[in-house]
Amino acid sequence: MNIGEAARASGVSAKMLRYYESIGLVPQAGRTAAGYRTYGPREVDTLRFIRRARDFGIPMERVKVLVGLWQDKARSSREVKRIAQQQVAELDTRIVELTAMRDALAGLAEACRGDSRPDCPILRDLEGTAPNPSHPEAPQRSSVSAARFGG
Amino acid sequence: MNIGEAARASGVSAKMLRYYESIGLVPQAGRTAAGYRTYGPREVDTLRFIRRARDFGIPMERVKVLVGLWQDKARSSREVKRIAQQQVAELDTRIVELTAMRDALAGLAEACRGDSRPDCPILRDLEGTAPNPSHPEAPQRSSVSAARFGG
DNA sequence: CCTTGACCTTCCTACGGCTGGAACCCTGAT
DNA sequence: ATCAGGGTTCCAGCCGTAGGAAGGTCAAGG
Repeated sequence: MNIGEAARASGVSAKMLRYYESIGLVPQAGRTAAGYRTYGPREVDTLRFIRRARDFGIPMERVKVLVGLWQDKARSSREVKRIAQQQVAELDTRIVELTAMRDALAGLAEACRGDSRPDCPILRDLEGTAPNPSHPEAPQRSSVSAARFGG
Repeated sequence: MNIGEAARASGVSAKMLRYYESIGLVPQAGRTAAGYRTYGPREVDTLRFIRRARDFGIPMERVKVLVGLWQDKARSSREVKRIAQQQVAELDTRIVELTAMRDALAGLAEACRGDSRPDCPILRDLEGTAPNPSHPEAPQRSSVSAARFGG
């Protein structure tokens, strides 16, 4: 199997495949005499595993650990469960943050008439008139959340 | 006000301030004879506006439009509302995706005993045994979601 | 044999939204 | 004169992925 076939079989693009190898997420693939990478069903299984883990929103670093555990037939399930639960907790945090943003923004949008007049509570809120003029130079965190998207 | 003072007053770091200027999100600041950037309360208000918009998870491109609308005293509120609603819709999509991931992963974690034995439904699910061996080379999307985090 | 076209190889670039650092200049106080 | 703590520029990196250029390889057909 060359890289294209492995990509189609695993759902991981050839581009990503080379990338995963470069960062050491998967071991270096074998090579033909001409330098083509070669893959077997074993490698494809690993790649499919990785892709599914990524689909769960599990970051690369954690995926790396999981792949190791997965390949270790004698591992205990304790560690795997711990990682999964940690991931669930982080997803929860993220969901709470996004929901707070959503609700705040939706509330503002609802209060906005949305007609040809300039008055708009959305913009008024975003202006965020300083509530404590005694410390005007102190950075103030948003009423919503300090979390940025790209994090 | 120099850049450091403006940063403290607005909650936007000096680094970001220069960055925002470089990408044209804010106009070029005035300069002293020595080349220092200078800011007034007007600019600080704009920066605070931007920071709050970012806290709502609004991406730069949209923030750029909002800043323009905000500074245009004669704008209609229609456009502002539209942008806010679009943002709410995108947040909703994201929340749904993350929630699906969370629930799927939480379900697996619950089914995992988490003891010293190696058996673990989490890993078994991530393996994702191919259901249609007649087309083994067709990429299969996850049962959860095709969405990646970093988008 | 030669061409075609699909594939492979490497390396470089970009994205968004920052953050950090190097190397240097300016300001205000001691 | 010296020093800390600003400021200035530019350059590089993060993450995970996508796109492309330039060139080597493979299998088929004329």
